[in-house]
Amino acid sequence: MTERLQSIAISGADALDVLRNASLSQVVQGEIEKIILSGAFAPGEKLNEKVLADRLGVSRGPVRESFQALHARGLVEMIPNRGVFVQQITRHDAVAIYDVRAGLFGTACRLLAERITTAQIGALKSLVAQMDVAGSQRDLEAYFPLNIAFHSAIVTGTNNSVLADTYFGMVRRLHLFRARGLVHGGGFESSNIEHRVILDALDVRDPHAAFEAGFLHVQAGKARIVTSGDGSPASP
Amino acid sequence: MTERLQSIAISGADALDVLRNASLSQVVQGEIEKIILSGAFAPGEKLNEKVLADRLGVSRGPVRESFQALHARGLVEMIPNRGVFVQQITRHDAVAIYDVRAGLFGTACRLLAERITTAQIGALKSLVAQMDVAGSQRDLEAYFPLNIAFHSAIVTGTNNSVLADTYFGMVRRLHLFRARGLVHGGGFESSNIEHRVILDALDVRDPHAAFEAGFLHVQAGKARIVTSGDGSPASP
DNA sequence: GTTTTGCAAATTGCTGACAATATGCACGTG
DNA sequence: CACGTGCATATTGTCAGCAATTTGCAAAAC
Repeated sequence: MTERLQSIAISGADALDVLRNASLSQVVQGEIEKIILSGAFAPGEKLNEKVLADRLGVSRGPVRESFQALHARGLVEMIPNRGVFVQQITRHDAVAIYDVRAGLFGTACRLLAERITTAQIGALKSLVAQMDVAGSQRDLEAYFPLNIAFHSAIVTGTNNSVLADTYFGMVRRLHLFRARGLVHGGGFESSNIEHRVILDALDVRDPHAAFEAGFLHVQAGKARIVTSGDGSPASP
Repeated sequence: MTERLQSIAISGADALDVLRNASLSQVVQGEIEKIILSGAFAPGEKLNEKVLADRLGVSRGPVRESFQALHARGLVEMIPNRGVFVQQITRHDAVAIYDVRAGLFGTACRLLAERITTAQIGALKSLVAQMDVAGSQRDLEAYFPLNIAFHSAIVTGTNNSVLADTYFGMVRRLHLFRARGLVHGGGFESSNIEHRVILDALDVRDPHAAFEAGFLHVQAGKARIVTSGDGSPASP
């Protein structure tokens, strides 16, 4: 058992404690997910059961179980008797996912507008202010985590875990598209203006305006990928 | 192989063709899902691997794989070393799911408003008219499938499979709550009035009004379950 | 030269068996 | 009589192995 845990600890340090609360399949699933989202496997690439099992130091059983979960989450594609492949996200798919993400984020804004506390408003204001600074300095490294924190604060602030899980699931799936390098950081100057519109709607607790602002903000992000490359692997 | 297929054909007739395109795990998953949603297993009830495997005529492997997929879809709960249980939906959970469903349905209405064809509008008008008839006759048996068709037409009409899958996933999860018999058909008179509001917004292709109408329509459905019983198994 | 055929290797799908953990119950103890 | 202890049973978690399918490649046929 000790040797197995060691071999699992390829990418995690606290694997020992993890296994007390999660089955090996769950750990394996997390590892494979990390590998996929890290971009180590390109979309459309095949995931060999045995290779993954050996790499993680487990047998094929847990790996196969993980595949089912990852498939249900839209991260891999399964073809009977052929194998499992990293889900390919076409531009059409990305647009569809973006639309859902926009609807979910708008919904989060709307729900939050009805229950937001002054403390939450303050936290969001702080984030927007920090993004203003990072934006004026063209500091993408600083802007990115703040941007994520802003969105996360809104989504998790609704206290609706189903909404949060679904939303982050869409974000994860979009990572498969981002892995192609089509989503660049461009346009983050206008992005914070939109953040302010959202914040204003939340500040006055206007659900209607909050949805609209949140929805359009994500749609603006979608517009960027739509106008960029076609998402195909290097057309000649 | 023949005997296995026969034993699978417990609830399905065309299992032979199915196995050509789907793995045994997928078939087993569908069967277990049917069993769960049929209410044969109560929420919170344990799903014994061996019992299910024997019942479906397969070994535990495919059953365990199915559990992972069902867990990812929010239909079962998994506790390490303890087992798998039918997901329990508290009233709080149901409210959360309803809010997400409302957001998704509103989003579907909004997206559809921008691209709806006259043929689609005609089909929706027909459904609303039929529901008017069924409603005036208090014919719940006729009203229900029409109601589902109306919602499905809107959601699938967006041509966004991600949106549709996510929406129907929420509906499925709500079935776990419905199984307790808390959602009664009451209020279906006002329901069709709301349908008409949605239809009007789609007819004039007003995305803003369409979202609002769709969102509030589902929220009205949520209000019914909130005001009904508390969702606990028989309080004394 | 291109296509088709046939075999060998690799891979998937599934099953049965073994180790680890949890459960239930009888028993003893305070 | 309540409560904890220890063992037998049941169940879960994982693994190794076998059948079925696919894949890759070489040889033959056109």
